Amino acid sequence: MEYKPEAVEKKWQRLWEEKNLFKAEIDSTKKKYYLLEMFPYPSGRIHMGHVRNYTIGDVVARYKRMKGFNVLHPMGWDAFGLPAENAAIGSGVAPKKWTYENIDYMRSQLKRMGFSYDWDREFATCDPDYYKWEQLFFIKMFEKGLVYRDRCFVNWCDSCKTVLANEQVEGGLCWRCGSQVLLKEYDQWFFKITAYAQELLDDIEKLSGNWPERVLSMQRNWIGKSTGTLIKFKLDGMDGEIEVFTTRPDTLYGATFMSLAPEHPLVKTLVKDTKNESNVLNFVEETLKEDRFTRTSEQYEKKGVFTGRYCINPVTGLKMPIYVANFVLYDYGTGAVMAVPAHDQRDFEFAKKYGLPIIVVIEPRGEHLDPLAMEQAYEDEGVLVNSGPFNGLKNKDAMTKITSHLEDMGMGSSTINFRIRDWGISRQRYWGAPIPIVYCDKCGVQPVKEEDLPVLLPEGVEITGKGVSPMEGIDDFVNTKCPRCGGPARRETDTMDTFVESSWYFIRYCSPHENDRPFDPEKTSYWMPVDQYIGGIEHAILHLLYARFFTKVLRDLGYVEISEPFERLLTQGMVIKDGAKMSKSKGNVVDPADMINTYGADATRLFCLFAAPPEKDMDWSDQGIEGSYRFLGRLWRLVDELKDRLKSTEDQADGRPGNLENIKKKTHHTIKKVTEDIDRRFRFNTAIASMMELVNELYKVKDTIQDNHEDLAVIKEAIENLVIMLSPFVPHIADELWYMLGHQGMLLEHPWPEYDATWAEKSIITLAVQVNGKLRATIDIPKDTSEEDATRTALSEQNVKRFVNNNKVTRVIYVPNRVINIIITASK
RNA sequence: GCCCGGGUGGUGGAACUGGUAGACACAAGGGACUUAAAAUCCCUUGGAACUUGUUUCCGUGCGGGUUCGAUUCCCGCCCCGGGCACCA
Repeated sequence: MEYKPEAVEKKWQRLWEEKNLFKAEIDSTKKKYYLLEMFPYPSGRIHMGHVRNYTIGDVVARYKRMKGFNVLHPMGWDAFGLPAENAAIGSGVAPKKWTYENIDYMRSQLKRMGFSYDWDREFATCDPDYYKWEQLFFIKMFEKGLVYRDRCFVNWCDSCKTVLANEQVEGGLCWRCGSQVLLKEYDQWFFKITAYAQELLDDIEKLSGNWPERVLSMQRNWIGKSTGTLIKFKLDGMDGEIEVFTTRPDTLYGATFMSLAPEHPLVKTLVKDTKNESNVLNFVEETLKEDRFTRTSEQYEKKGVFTGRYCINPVTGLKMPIYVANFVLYDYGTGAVMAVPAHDQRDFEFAKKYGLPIIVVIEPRGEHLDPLAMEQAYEDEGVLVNSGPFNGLKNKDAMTKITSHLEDMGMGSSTINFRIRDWGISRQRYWGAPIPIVYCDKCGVQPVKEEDLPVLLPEGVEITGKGVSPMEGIDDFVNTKCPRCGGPARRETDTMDTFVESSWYFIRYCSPHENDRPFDPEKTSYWMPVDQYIGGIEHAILHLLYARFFTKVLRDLGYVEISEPFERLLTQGMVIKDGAKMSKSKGNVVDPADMINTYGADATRLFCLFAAPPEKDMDWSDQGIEGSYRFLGRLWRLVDELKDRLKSTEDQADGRPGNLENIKKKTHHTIKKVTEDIDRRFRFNTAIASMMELVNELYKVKDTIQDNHEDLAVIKEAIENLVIMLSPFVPHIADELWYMLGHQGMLLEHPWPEYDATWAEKSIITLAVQVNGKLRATIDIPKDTSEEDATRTALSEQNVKRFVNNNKVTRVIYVPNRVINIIITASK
C-alpha cells in the first residue's frame, strides 16, 4: 500500500473532530499547560509564517498532552484592522462580511494542517461579545484615571488617515504602509502606560531566562529609564519658571543658556507682544512642518532663535538667554534643556553658532581647559572647577551633592525620567471597537453606562478612505443621550487601536463564552498564566509590552491574580526564500496550500520543523520539503513491509535482544534524545534527525530480521516508539501507521514513551586517544574502564605506538568515556 | 555612540557543562533494479598531500592568550542582523 497523504490526513482529521479530541476542561487532578501562539489577522489566507508558528506550537501542545499535562491550546482571530476597510474601499464589500468570510476560509486551512486546537473556544475580536468587555475595561480604567483625553501632537499617517502610537512608527515611517509620518495636533485618548513604567521594567528581571534576551533588551530600551535631576530656573523680569530634566546636574555651574522645544507652551507666553514674537513663531511653525524623523536625525542642522527673554541660573545667578531650538524634543523630559556648552557637544555647537558664553566646570585631572581654545565639548569625567563650594569634587560625587543642594534651596529634586510615552489609542477608523464615551454639552465627557454596553459598531457605513472617522456621518450612531442628564449628546466616533484587543485575548480564552462578566475567575486562575507563548519577533515591543501592561491593569482592576501574562516566550524566526523575506513584490511567496496539495500537511509540518531551530530564520527550500516527504514515504514502506510480522509477536523480548542489540540500544537512546531535545530547548530539528537515524538503522538490518520472538520484539519496540514519538510532529501519518500496526485509538491519548537507562547508555564506548593533544586513534572499550586499563589499551594501538615511539610518557589525562590524552616529551 | 543576537563544508544545519568538528538533510557523483525513465535501495562526498593508510597536514570570521586539549573560556579586532539614539 502506497503513502497517500491527502487520504490519510483527511481521515484522521475527521476522526479527531468526531471524537472532540482537542477539547480542554479544567481538571484539578492534572497539571495544566496553557500553550498559545499569537492569533492571526484574518487577511484571507494562511501564509508560511503562520504555518511555521502554529506547527511549532502544535508539537509542544501534543507533546505536553502525551506527557500527561492538561493542555489548553486555543485559536481565534485578531479581526479588527485596516485591511478590512481597504478591501471595502477597493471592492465595496462590508468589512464585517469580508472578515468573517476570511475567517471561515482560514479556519478550514488551519484544520487542514491538523493543528490540535480546542475550536470550541474560538472567537473573533470583532464579535460584540468580545469587544463589549474591552469597552468595560475602558470605562473602569477611565474611572481609575488610567485613561485620559488630551490634545497633543500625534503621529499622523496621511495614507492610512489615522493617528499612530509611537510604537507604530518605525524610522519615521508608518509601520503598516511605510509612508512618512506627520505631526498633527489632535484630541485623543490615552492609556496611562507610564504609570506602570517602573513595574514593567522591574518585572523584566522575572522574565529573564524564560524570554529571549533580545526581546527583553528591546523592551528595556523602549521604556528608557534614566535617573537625573529636575531643576527650576526662575524667569527674569516676569513671573514663572522653566523646569528642566538633566542627567548631568554636576555641570549646572556651566549652564549659560536655555533651550526650549518649539512645542513648549511657554514659548508663546514668553514672546507675546514683544518684538521677537513674529520671528519666534515663524521659527516654531517652520520647525513643526518638518517631519519628526528628519528633525531628530543626527545630521540635521541645529538651529534656534532667541526669545528675547532670560532666566536665572539658581546657583550662579547668571542671566541665561532663552532660545527655542529645533533639536529639543517636547516629549522627552520637560521639553526644556539647560545648555552647558563646555560639556555637551550639541550645546557647544549651538553656542559657537550664536556666540554664546562657554564656561568650563569640569576638567580632566591635572589638565586645564581653555573655553576659547576648545574645539569640542568635554563630555568625560573629571574634577569640578568654577563651581563655587563644589570645586575639587569628582564630577560623579558632585551629582548627588549639587542635587541635594538644590533640594535644600527648593529649586530642584532628583527624579526618574522614562522615554516611554502614554499609549495613544484613538484611531480615526471604522473597523475597530468603538470608544464608549459620550460628549454632553452640559455634563462634558461621560463614559457610557455599563448596562448599555456594548456600544455596537454601526453597520452599512460607507467607507471612502478619505477624511476622518467614517462614523462621524452616521447620525443614528453619533446622536445619543447623555448617560448622566439624559439630554442630547454626541458619541465619540473614534475606535480603539487594534492592539487593545490583542492585549487581553489570552485571558478570554480561559472562559470564552462567559456572558455576564469578562472572565470566570475560577477558570482564569486555573489556566493563567500562559505557560508558553509563541510568535514572531516583530511583536517584541508593540504587542508584548501592551499585553504585559494590560495584564497589570486587569490585575489592579481585580480581574486576574497574575502580574505577567506569558511565563515563557519563544520568538520564531521568519520564513525566508532565496535570501529574502517572502513577499508578493519579490515574487518569492510559497503558498502553504500548494505544499499541502503536493506533499500533504505532515510533510509541510515536518520540513518547517526540520529545516532550522525554531528561533532562527528558516530558509524555505523546494528540495527540502521534497526530502521531508521522502522520509515519510521511507517510514511508511518500512512499517508496511514489517507490520504483519510484527503483529504476530508479543511486545517485549524479555530483555534479551538477540542479534539486534544495536537496534534496542538505538531505540532507547533515541527516546532519550527526542525527549530531551523537546524538553530542553525545543530542538525539533535534532529530535527529527535522531529519529531519521533510527529509521536508517532499521533499513540496514531490515533484511536480516529473523522470524523469532527476540528479533521481532526488538523491531516492534523500535518501530512503535518511533511512530509514537513522531506523532506530535506528523500526527496524521503517525495515527495511520499506529492503526496499521494493529492498534486502536489515537496517539495523542497515548503516553509518551520512557527510556530504559540500561539500554539508552552505551556499554561499549568509543574513546578518543590523543598524543600531545592530537587525535591519533579511537578505541572501543567498556564504559567506565579504569585509567590503567584504558592507558594500556591506548598505548597498544599501532598509530599511538608510532607517535609515542621511544619518547617518555610524562603525563596521562584521562576523561572517562571521552578522551585519553598521552603527553610525551622528546627523549634525547 | 550604547545595548542585544549571530559568523562552522557547495547549501540548511549538528557538536551535552572545555574532550573524536561537520550528526541529520539537501545538492552533487557513483552503483543496483528497469527495455528505458521515474520511483526505490546501497555507496562516496570539508580542503590539501603522499607512501592510498587504523596515514599526515590544514580547517569553525581575524589576531593573540589560558589549557594536556578551545567552535566552546578570556583579551583585542572585523563583518552581518536587530533594537535604541540630537534622550538633555
